[in-house]
Amino acid sequence: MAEKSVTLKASLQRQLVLDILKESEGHPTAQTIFEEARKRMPSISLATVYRNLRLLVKQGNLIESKIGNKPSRFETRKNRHYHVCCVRCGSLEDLVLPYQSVLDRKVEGMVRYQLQEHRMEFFGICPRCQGRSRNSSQLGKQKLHQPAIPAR
Amino acid sequence: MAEKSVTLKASLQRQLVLDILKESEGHPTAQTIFEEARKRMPSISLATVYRNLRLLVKQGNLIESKIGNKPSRFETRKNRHYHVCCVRCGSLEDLVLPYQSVLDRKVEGMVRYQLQEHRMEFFGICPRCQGRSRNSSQLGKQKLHQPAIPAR
DNA sequence: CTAGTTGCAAAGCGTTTGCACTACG
DNA sequence: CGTAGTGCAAACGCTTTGCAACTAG
Repeated sequence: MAEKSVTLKASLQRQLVLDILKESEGHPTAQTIFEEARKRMPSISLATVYRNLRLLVKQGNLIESKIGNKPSRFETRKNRHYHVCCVRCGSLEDLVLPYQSVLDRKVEGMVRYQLQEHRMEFFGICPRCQGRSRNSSQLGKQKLHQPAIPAR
Repeated sequence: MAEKSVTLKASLQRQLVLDILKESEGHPTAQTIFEEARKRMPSISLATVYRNLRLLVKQGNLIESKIGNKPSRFETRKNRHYHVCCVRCGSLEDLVLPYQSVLDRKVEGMVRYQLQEHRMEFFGICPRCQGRSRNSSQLGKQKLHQPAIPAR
């Protein structure tokens, strides 16, 4: 629902991508969505998933969150919200902290930008990763370089 | 100054990268830094610039901001601050809005993460781009797909 | 000496695109 | 029917890496 402005035919693969996102609890990547999609439609291609994700984002049906050099994560558009991101394992979770429109107003008063919105991510160590000792990452190979918050 | 925890020898190229960042007004990309660096040391390689940037970020001397699929932008570590990003041209600017530590405390109360910090970027149209009509991007080719904030 | 560093070229990864074909409206 | 959408494979942009030759400590 809510197709507008753009053309947008209703292809099976587009619907499939959307369905998967709607069912999904978390914030899957294109790759993850692709893997799920091909279970139900083996012929679907990764390119198609990417194309549809991009369209759906452009339309406003989805929101895309890219943290550092990790692959983008997608979710269906709900109310504006923020995310917490684990600097160890990269997992992403929604926060219930309400959108701070005050901040938009403040910033509007300090720059000449035509402000649209802001995005905010909190970084920390998730409960699961807190268990593991400081240095043992989940998969042996942790390269949290970019997204890692300044280590001091 | 402030070498610690890691090994870190003082190579000329590392110093050069750091110097360039210190002199820089804006938020240069690795490529831009590389171009400036090779003016002063023609033999320096892009890989070295990337390697040093990564190290310096890991140490905490630099902070790295990646918005969407655009190349990372770097700056020397100052006080914590936020950025405004133009959704048309991608330019990035510092904001003087003080770090909202209240938010960290709030979030700490709502999740079991070991919180470190948050990052926030404001999106809008910069003064320069406001001049240009809605659809004429600065270089003919605007593909603001990922970083573009949901268009509605 | 020897572990960190460099330049080069090649590889890697996520994402996009050109093309010929298919299918929605 | 015409145009948007698809699958495939190749290309892309940014970043990383293997390697052999250095170099700072």
